[in-house]
Amino acid sequence: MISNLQTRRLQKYRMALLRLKKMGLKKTFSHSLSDETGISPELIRKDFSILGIRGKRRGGYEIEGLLDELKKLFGRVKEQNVVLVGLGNIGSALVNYENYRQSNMHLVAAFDIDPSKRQRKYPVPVYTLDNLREVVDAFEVSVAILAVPEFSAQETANYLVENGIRGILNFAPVLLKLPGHVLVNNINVMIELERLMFHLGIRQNAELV
Amino acid sequence: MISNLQTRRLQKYRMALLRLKKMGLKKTFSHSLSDETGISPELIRKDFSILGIRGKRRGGYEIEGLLDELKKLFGRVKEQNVVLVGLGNIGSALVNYENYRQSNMHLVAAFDIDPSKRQRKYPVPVYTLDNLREVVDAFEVSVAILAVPEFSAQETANYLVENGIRGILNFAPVLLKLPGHVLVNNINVMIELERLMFHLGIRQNAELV
DNA sequence: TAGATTGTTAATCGATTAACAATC
DNA sequence: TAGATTGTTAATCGATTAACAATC
Repeated sequence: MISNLQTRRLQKYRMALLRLKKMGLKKTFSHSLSDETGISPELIRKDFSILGIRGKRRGGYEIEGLLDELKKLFGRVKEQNVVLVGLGNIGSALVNYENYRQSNMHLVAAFDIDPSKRQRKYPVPVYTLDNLREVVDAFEVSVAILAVPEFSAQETANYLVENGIRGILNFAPVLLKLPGHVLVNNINVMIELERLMFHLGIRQNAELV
Repeated sequence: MISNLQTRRLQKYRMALLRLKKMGLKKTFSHSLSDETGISPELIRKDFSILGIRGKRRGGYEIEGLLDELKKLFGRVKEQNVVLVGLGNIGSALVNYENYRQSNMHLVAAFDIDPSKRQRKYPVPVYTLDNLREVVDAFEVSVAILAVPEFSAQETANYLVENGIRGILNFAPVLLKLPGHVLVNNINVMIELERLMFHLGIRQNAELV
């Protein structure tokens, strides 16, 4: 059983390891990874140990081996298809994003209620939501990126779930209420900025920190 | 002392409360907020209790009062100015974002190495990074949104810190190494999608969940 | 009053750190 | 060998839940 906290750490390790690999290194140590990630060496060793990843006493860990193990966890066998819903500011940015491939994902379609969006040149086909089911079935999509305005987010999310979506990356500033089997991951720029300022002590009641 | 976990919960309460207020409600109960947020009623009461927020036994909590207390924590006395660095896909989306005001923030300027970006019509002035210090000083900026490409993210972040930035909302897929006093908050779409898929069980070793 | 809800204390659970033996 | 590093067990710390008295 891997907790959400541990998952986040594993993702950090992977980013750090990819960087070290790119720098030409072949092996690394728990304290080096600690430098890279800010996670304590003990916790790093414990995480690896739980996953059954062995290092060499005195010799550290092989970067390639670690990456293989992490890939077994995060890398999917099949390329996973995702869809994007909402072509406003953020949606348009995400449709032009080029990093899907390297995470073994593929953005197969975008959706918008405004049919005029179909005119513009986007790197993926654009439909209205009427075609969602079709696309979900054809491409076995289970994850959607939701980037519609606040007022229509809940309604659109319901519609996504009704049509087979099980995971939503939600950019709308709304707490979505959905059936328990649906996983939602919120990305909210304002909330992140607010928390950053809060922890910087930029506020009235500084003594509460 | 308020932990990061607790801060996140408080932000969720605020979102839920704003929604309930908009629906015309005047008071609420720990179990209603639990329905909205997915956080247990006991923990909600404990959080409020720690902040010194009192409800009425049997009568619940006043929404307006709760929002006032949360505003004392998250709402800043002065409007906080932020800057945006990098006008690529995501940067361009964020510069057109309209939600800063309602979080009592103000995006005062954007920066890009490419001077041709200055031509385009953006709602804020666009400079090259040479002007950063000037803007930081003039507008007392301590937080920056970093949306530059991966390869220049570390270098740009260093430059931001050298010029007075203490908090960075980082959209580049890089683990930034910065002095301890600098706070970094990462937003990485691919990482979030990967974790979503991981927890949905979309992977090879399903038995490890 | 009876019932519902808060608020607090104690108990539990989970995550991290400390300590240190194993060993390369 | 001596020194460095892993890997594991025990200890600590922190967060959440359970229990229940207080009280509206």
